[in-house]
Parts: sequence; structure tokens; C-alpha cells
Amino acid sequence: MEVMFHMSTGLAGRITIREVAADAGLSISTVSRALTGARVVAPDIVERVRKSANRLGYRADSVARSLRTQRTDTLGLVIPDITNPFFPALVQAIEHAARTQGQSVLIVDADNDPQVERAALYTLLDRRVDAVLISPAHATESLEALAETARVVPTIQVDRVIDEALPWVRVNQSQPIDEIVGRLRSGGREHFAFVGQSSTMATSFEREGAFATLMENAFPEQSLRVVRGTLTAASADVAVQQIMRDWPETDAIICANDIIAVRVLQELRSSMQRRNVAVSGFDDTLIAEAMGLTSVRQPVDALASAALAAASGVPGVSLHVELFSTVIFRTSTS
Amino acid sequence: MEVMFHMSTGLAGRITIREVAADAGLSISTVSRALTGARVVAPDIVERVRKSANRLGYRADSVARSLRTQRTDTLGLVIPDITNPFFPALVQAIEHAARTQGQSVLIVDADNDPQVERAALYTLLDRRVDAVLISPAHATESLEALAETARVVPTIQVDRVIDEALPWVRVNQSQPIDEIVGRLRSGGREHFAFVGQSSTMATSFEREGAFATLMENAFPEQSLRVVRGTLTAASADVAVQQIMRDWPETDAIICANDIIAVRVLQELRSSMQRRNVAVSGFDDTLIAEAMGLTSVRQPVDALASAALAAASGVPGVSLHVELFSTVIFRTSTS
DNA sequence: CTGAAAGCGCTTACAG
DNA sequence: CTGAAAGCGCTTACAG
Repeated sequence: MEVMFHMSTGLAGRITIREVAADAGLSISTVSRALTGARVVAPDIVERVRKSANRLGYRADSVARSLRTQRTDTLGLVIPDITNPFFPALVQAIEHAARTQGQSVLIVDADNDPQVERAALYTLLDRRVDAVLISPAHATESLEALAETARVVPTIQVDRVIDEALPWVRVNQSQPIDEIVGRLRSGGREHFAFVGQSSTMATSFEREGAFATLMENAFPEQSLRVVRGTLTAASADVAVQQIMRDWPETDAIICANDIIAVRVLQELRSSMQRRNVAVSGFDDTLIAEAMGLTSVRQPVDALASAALAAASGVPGVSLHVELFSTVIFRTSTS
Repeated sequence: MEVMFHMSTGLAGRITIREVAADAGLSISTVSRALTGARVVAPDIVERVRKSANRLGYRADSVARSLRTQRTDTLGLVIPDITNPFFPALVQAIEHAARTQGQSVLIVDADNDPQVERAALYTLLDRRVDAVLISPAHATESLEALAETARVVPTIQVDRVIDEALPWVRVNQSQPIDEIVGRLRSGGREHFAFVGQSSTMATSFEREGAFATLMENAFPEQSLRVVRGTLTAASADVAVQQIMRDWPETDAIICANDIIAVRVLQELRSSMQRRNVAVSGFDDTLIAEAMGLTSVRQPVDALASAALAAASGVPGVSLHVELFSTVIFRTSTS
């Protein structure tokens, strides 16, 4: 690889297959076949082509190839907000898995805005991506553009599912909550609260629902302790204050993500809670380890693999995949 | 936009310009010109073309356009590790700025591996990106591939600079450190330590250098208190223990990023420090607000704009831009 | 196994 | 202002 672009240095035009053919004294058809391995070419010819190509620093123009083959080897990835700490790991897993199979990734950050998302989907289709992987920005407002896209190209919902009928790859959200609550109950806790986010976000909504269902079954006599906030510190503070005022018996708080959880921990400390309150987060971000916060590690690599498999359009591949998380118990729940 | 792909539903082939031309009873040249606005077309003709295009759900194939125009309207973005909390905000800023000017972004996560990075750069060149924006993975091992790439396409170093001679857009790393130390000194602190990361990472290296220079000038009689670690909790713990053992007089710790800072805060608390030690981080991630951690907010939007401007290749645009940060003082330094 | 030709879907000189 | 033609750089039937 070291000298690949060596000869194409400086001057404007890049080396094309035509020049390689001339250099090797062969037709461009033969050069193409020798390089792509599409059909059998005599070994000595292949060698001759390789030599010329390397010496000239030839690399096939993938734009031209795409136009001809009608494949771009490119995936469109639409993320609602990459500064949400869950997504970087997902983006990394998807990009890595894609690269492994020769695909590149066009990324779009939808700014949590369904209108931006819609426009982005059109752009991706214009660019003829082979497939679209999307975590929809909104539970209802993203539906239409998602469906339109799915009509044109394999489209996989990743992590956030808003249309059950279309392909999706998701993570079960109740299993880790069951696991955390189970562990804490055997540790003697029995007054659980949940701090979530806006219900238009699919995963937070699912987590809240899972929590509510579990509570109704486990503690039918208790009132449901659920508060919704945003990712800001002030919002978490309000949530903690509300919980402690309305339900002072609370001895465990399940948070919909690590950021909320960290702030809840902080607020509990600074408000001089005499009682020990267990706290857990979601997403197992770097901060969870740093803070000793119990959190939920989602299987991003498996999620990425399943998403790419579903996107490949290969018949027989599962278009609906549900995966499970690992709860990482740390000091915040002990 | 709502009905754009409406008619292309279902069956394989997408609508091409040829079909729009037939539908409108015009030549494909005219259709192209009417739609791109490249040259003056009679208003009624434009209207006729628009109608046909909309009705048929036509959208130009950008692969074909790129082959013809030799522009892809695509930027290659190479990031060393998107799970490093600084990068999501940068990726978001770049993607947003790019979209605003009609460019898409092919993203690659180099896994902190110069070999992966090199291969990624070749792939981006194969894909004929208009420019490359890169935060190099390694201070020396990334040099060669960076230079090769720069020979073919406008290539801008973003945030991390390893080759001063090539274009870059960076953030001054000493200004915020000067600012933090200055503020803390007027608060009476005078024994500063620094916890950094591996010196092969350009920014951490610069921060460490800035700290060292400042200390030599301000406290020439003191020994230099610098420890390097990794992003893990265990590493930060060791760092804190080393500082407190070797330099027990330390009353302020500047950390090279927020993750390290949070862990340092934790370790200080749990080790029952009787003395109050100020702590600051870098990158002003969500966690800094949640923890009340003083941190350095880098101007990612301006960084992105400057990078895109430099990548545009427009003559007169600055190819070397240095920007400044804002220190967000919070309770961790009071 | 190799070559000449067609064509992917556009844009843009070149004529008129 | 509009159209017929060339061509971007490949891959792949079609012949041989």
C-alpha cells in the first residue's frame, strides 16, 4: 500500500484504467478483470497488470464503478444526536463492521429533528446508498419518511424502533431493569423510582414502560414513582427533589441513562440524604466506570452485526432481531 | 418534499432524467439545465420540467452527476476514536456545517490505529471525496499517509496537528490552562499537578507542554508535577495516589480531559482527603455539568467552519487557523 | 482466456 | 433558449 498514490503525485489527472491498459499492453477489459478478479485471467497476465497498476499508482474510481454496478458499497447512517452518549459506541461499532465488509458509512446527525432527518434520508437516497441504518429521531414524526425510504432501499431501525412492521434490530429494555430491581430487592430495597426522558424517544419510553410493568406486578400496592426530565443538570436536580418530596421512602432510583444518573448521585449527596439510595444508569459510558455507577451495557457490536446482516438484503437473514444487555453492577447500588 | 419518492415506489428501476424528458416532451439537456439552473431556461419550460419531475418522483442520481462533474460533494472525516468524548461534538459540528453547504460526510473511526487510518485514507481517495478532514491518530505514525493524502486532495488537520506544514485548524491549548491556573492562584492555590494521557496524542501532549511551560515560569523553584495515565478508572486512581504520595502539598489538579477529572474527583473523595483540592477537566462534556466540574469548552462550531473553509480550496482562505476556548468555572475549583 | 463495444445517468461544450 | 452528441471511468454481456 505504501506507494499506491506515489505516481499520481502533483499533476491534476489521476491514473485511469485506460492508462494502465496502455502501459501493460492489454485491453481495459482485461485490466478490469485482472484487478477485480471477476473472471479467470491468465496468471502471468494478472501479474503484468498488477505491476503496471502499482507502478502507475492506479486505484479504481469507485464513483465510476458504482455507476456501472449500481452498488455504492455505502451505508447511510442516521443518528438522532451523536452527542447523546449512547451513540458514539454504536456509530463506532457500525462503522467498524461496515468497513470489515468493504462498506463505507455516510453519517448524518439529525439534531433530534424529524424534518432534518427527512431531508437527510432523501439525500442518502440521492446518493444511492445500498442501505439505510437509522435510529429514528421521533416516535411518530419520523414514521412517514422512514416508510418512504424503506420502499426504495433496505432500511433497518437500529436501537430505536418506531415501526414494528419494518426491519429492526433492538435491545430488550425490560431485561436489565428486571435484573437491577431483582438484585436490589434481594438486597432489601423495595421503594423504586424511575427518572426518564421525553416519551417521544423510543428507548426511554420502553424503559419507562418496562419499569412501570414490573412495579405493577411486584408492588401492586405502591404508587408508581416516575419522573421525566431532560439531559440537563437542573432537570435532574428537580427530579431528585420531586422524588424525595413526594416519595420520601424511595431507596433506589433507576435512571434512563448515565448522565441523569450521575446528576442524581450528585444531588443526593449534596442534599445531605441521610438514607442510602441506590442509583443505576444506562449505556455504561466511560463515566459510569469513573463514578462507580451501576449501568447497563448494551451489545453494540452484536447490534451492529445484526443491523448490517439485515441491511444486506440476503434472503433468510432475520429482519427482526432482539438482543440482551449486561448489567454492570458497581458501588452505586451496593 | 413529501411526495418525492412517491411514484418510484415498488418496482426496481428508479426514474431517470430520460423519462422526465420523455414525459415533458423535451430533451434531457433541457431537463438537466432546468433542474440544476446551470443556464438560463425559459420560465414556462422550467415549470413544465418541474411538474414532470415531481409527478414522476425524479431525483437526480448523484453518482452519475459525480462521475460527470468530478465532484462528489462529499467530505472524508477521519476520527481517531469516536468514543473519546471530545469527538462526538466535533463530528456533529462538522457534519452540520457540511450539510449546510450541501456536502455529505463519509466517516471513519480509525480505532487509534495508524494502519487502519492509512487504509481508510486510501478508501476515501478511491471514493473521490472532495476533501479530507482528519484528527490524526498518532503524532508520528500518521505522518506519511497524511502527506500522501494531502498530495491528492485538500486535507485539513482538525484539532490534532502533527504536520505544521500542511493545513490545520486547531485550538490553542495553553490559553485555557493559563486561565485556570491564573484563577486558582488568585484564589490562593499554588501547588499544581497535571494528569495527562499518552504523549503520542497531539492535544494531550500540547496541554502537558503548556502546563510545564507555565509552571517553569510561575513556580521555577517547584518540581514539575506531571503524571500520565489512560482513560480507565484504575489509571486515574494510580495517578491520584502518586500525586498525593510524591507531592502531598498539591492543591490543584489540571486533568487532560473530563473523564480523567471525574475519576480524580472520585478518588480524592474516597481517599478521605482532608485538604480541598481543586480539579479541572477538558472538553466540557455533559458529565462536566452534571458533576459541577470546571472544564474547557472548545469552539467546535468555529473549528468546523474553519475546517470546511480551508477544505474548500478557495484561494485566500486561511489554511492555518488557531482558535481559543472558554473555561467554564464550576464548583470543582471553588 | 482476451478484446471491442455498449452503457450506467448524468452534465456540458458545441451547434443552431 | 434548446437539442444532439460526447464523455466522465468503470464493468460486463457479447464475440471470438
